[in-house]
Amino acid sequence: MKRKTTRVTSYDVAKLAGVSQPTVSRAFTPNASIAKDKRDRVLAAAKQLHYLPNSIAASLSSARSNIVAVIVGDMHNPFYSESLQAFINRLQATNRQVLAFTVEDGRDCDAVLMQALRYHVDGIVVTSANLSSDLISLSREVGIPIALFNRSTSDPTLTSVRCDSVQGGGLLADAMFAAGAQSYLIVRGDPQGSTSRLRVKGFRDALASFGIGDSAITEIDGGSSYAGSYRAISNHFDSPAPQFPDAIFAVNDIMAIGCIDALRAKFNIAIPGDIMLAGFDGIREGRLGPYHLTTVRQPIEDMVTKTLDLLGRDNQGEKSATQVNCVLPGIFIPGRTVPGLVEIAPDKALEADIESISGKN
Amino acid sequence: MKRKTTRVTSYDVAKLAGVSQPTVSRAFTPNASIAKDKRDRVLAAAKQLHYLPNSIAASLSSARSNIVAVIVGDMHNPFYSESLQAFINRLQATNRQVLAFTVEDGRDCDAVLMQALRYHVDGIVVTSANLSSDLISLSREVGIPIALFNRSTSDPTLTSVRCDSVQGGGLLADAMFAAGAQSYLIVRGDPQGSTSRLRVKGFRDALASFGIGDSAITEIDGGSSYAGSYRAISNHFDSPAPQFPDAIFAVNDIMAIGCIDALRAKFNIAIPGDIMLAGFDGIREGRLGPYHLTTVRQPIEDMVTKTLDLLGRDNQGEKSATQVNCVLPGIFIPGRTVPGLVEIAPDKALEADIESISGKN
DNA sequence: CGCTTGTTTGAATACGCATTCATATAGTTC
DNA sequence: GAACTATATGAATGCGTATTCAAACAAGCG
Repeated sequence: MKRKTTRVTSYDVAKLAGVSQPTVSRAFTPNASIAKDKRDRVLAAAKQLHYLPNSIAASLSSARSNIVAVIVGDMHNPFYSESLQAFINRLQATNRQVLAFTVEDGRDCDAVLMQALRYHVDGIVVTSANLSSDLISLSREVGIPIALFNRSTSDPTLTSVRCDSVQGGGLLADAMFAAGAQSYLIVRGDPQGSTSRLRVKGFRDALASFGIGDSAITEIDGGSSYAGSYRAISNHFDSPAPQFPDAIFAVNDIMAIGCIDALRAKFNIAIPGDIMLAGFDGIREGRLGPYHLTTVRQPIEDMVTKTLDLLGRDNQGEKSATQVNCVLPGIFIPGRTVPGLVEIAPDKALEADIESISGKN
Repeated sequence: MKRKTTRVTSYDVAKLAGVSQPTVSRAFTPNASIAKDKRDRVLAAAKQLHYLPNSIAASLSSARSNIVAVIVGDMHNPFYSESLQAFINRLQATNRQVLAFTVEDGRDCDAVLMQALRYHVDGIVVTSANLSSDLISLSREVGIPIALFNRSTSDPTLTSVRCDSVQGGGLLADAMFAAGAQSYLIVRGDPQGSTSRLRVKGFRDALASFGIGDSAITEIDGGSSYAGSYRAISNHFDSPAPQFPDAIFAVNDIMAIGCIDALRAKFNIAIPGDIMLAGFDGIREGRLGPYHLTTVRQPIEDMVTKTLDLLGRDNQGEKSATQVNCVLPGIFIPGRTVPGLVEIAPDKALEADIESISGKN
């Protein structure tokens, strides 16, 4: 005997409350024109029947789904999983839902983006992934706004929000030069992405302004991952006559951590004793005891807020041509991998670090 | 001049292809009864018009949304963010979408669950969060299956998938006892959750079988987080005459890492030289160079597969009373925080560790 | 050839809500 | 009390697809 799960609809509630279906709809709509007593009556009836408004149906008839798609490229980099987390929190707080997608390393996210478009989401956030221009124009055609997060635009007509890589790179160069570094090793990231390139540019520009010439700077390819930079460092110092720098700049934290692990485990190099080192991003892992990474933190919360803001504005349809490229400054975080930094109240800092990592089962 | 973004519908495609709307629908439905030439004609027309089937509308009329909600309780514990990642990957591979939610620490997830129910998702996965029995019965009423992930059931009628905490705890006790530990310190987790309790039980039971009495075992409360266990360890060893154990068992990896950082930074205690230590979960952070944590890994992939399997089965409606409590065994991972373990090919292991952490920008 | 079985197809409809529009009621003003 | 304005309400309709259902058609068989 299969019980047909007939769902409770707004009509059922309407009947019980002695009103029409639209009235039920209005009772659940903020700022709707409805008398207080009716609303109460409807809500009571709804509660009695365990009525749950069907958001899918609402989406269909109102043409807004209250869903935002977030496409995350590299879930292995904690920065992006932290970002996803921030998006979920922020959207949830504003009564919207997150449709989460991931994209395999390197592969473009067209298929995934297509899925998102099919659900007629209110907007799409793309993080660390490559999208084809076909899909971009398709999304325009369909009227679903896209925003790039921490990704500068190959297509400048796309809305994007990111951290100022050039400025951030400069901050780190400042700190290292001030700490006395005369020779530098740069561990690059993804050669495709502009992020790595800009960070390196900012870093080198600042060094140049201090009179550090190219001959004092070496660059190696770190593959943009923990494993990649671990290997890159290993290869570098295993080579016959390796350059032995005063300072290392890894273009992101997860790579910086890979460098530290390799330097310590394979070459017994002390940090910052033998070599000073810095990363970029401000991920939680960087604040763990063994690292205490000096880095530049991307203002994730602000970036997320800004991204959703732009996405929403686009959505208002006022002028959908309003593409904005928003760049927020990075925040210098003094750690213990660059010597001589005045840590802000060491004890407090540690305490703060501990809290910031947190984690509860 | 506001251009009305009139979307391309199946009717438009039908007209262009010279068929009826249902035929268009069938063209996009696998195994549908449709002639090959018609399907081709429809698909061609669809491509020409940039037609994207509206999944929202499909959900409404077919009563299946192809969306699974995943509610994550503690995003600060990397185990759960890894789990979310695994769910996203798995569901995406089977052409389903993930509606992702987070729940504040400790708060029950009723509000969030309600949101999920409203979207008439095909199923809901709840991870590390407390749900009220009201909501459970509501979900039953609405016919949306719920599965608990890594959470044993207070309500035994709920489907759940978890790792065998008792067995896993036993494995760690085996290893530590074999390494010569005679006295133990246990850092407990969330007193509400059964996970911590069961892991401790398995650990103590095994010790008891080796003749280790209660007098040789101390338990302290680690608050279930990095910060909590860091402080717990600090307080313990700061006390006037602290018990100085041979071994420490932290009920999860993130706590174990907190313990290690505190022991090293504040008490200059070497691991495993002075004290051996183990965690539980198998998170990526545990494999970083400075830790190399000995632990028990939860088989996330299998657990995810199993969870979705059960969720789907429930969905078939055959017998929705088929609640299953699935328990998968944990896998012992020898690390360097318990001495004397035969690491499986040290070089290979390191290499594998490096790869497993990865991360690409 | 008449009949059955099986495959395609289109007309009609359901899905559950939001929205438009016209009507009805209450509230104001002179 | 007439003439308005503001507010509440319900009837009707639309959103874009999947799913009956019955009709049309082809094929197989005695």
